[in-house]
Amino acid sequence: MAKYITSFMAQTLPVKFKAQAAVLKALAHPTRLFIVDELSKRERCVCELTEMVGSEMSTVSKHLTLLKHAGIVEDDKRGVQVFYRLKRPCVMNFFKCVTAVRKDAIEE
Amino acid sequence: MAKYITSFMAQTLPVKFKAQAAVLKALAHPTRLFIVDELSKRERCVCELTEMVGSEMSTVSKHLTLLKHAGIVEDDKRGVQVFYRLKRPCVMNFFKCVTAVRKDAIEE
DNA sequence: GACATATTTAGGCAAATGGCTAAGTATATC
DNA sequence: GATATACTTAGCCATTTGCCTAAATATGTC
Repeated sequence: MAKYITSFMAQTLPVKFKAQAAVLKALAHPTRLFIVDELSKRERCVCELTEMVGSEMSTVSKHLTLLKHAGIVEDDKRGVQVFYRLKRPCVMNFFKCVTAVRKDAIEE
Repeated sequence: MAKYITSFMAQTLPVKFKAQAAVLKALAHPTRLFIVDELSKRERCVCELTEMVGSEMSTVSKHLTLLKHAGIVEDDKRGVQVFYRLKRPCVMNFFKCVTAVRKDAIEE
């Protein structure tokens, strides 16, 4: 079943939903959510975030690169340090709802 | 570095962020976003969604189970069919922002 | 009870993820 | 230009994802 052009989605929809999924995927990790939460308060350099997160700097750096590619954060270098900040503070808006959803899920 | 109890996050924060990440992770897939979008219009049985998505029914069923565990959809059986619907329509709220973020990312 | 339809579950496999160590790059200091 | 610090990239490995096929379950019909 569904071997050829059975569905209309296979052609038309992925563009929109793939793009959205990419952003959500970038956020869908505890460490990255923590980082985003921190950056919503103020910008931070990689070394500060590394200290707070408690993983290797290379790991934190990868998370930041991923968030950057998703368009969620931006960075600039000052001396030896690289500072990251939220590019779209509105990202924070939907966490309330996310939490609400989660509460329901846990109740079950 | 960061070998022992270096960070405060390692102990305290994961609980909150893990829960949020779980919800985002459940949504972070094009097919599941499509399904959620469809269900925001009206409830659907698995066979309808299967037809629209264009994957095997077993695959769609798995996606639905995943969404259900995340607390995003709920279902009930009527005869041979199982109907799914959104449990938290507010899930739809943050897609506008997600899209905004994405637009930025693509611009680069 | 045999049979068809709708759905889920199990098992397998290729690809993606997330972590680490180690090596490379860039900037500032001596 | 040697050295130290901050960061990124590469390579490796274990785990997770996502899809498929095949088998199991459940419900309704003959």
